[in-house]
Amino acid sequence: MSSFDELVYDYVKTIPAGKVSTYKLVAEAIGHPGAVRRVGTSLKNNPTPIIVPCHRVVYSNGKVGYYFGEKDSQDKIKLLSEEGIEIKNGKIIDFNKVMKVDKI
DNA sequence: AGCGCGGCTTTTC
DNA sequence: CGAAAAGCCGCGC
Repeated sequence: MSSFDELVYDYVKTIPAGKVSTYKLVAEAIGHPGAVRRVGTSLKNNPTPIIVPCHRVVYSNGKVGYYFGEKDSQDKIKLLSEEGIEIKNGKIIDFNKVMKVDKI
């Protein structure tokens, strides 16, 4: 219980619609500040893509990053834009909405 | 017990 | 501003 992946899913599940977080923040929030790479891997292993809004997790530099093994996935971009996050050239514009997620 | 891998991050040119 | 390289962490085999 409470394995790395579990922590990641648990945290990402708390990300509200219209908001977005970064892999790094997630890693820090779950208590593994340096395992940011691992976070991505966990999200890839995401057993419940619907429950775990892995599309609300993006790069720290504003890039949307990957989604289902696809970089700059239009699905991810579309989903985010539908939720209120504007993306341009695969980069997030509303960085104000980013990193505004409360810690778990 | 050891090695490689991955939806990242940050710095520098 | 855009691209490239190196560093890091936990998990699986």
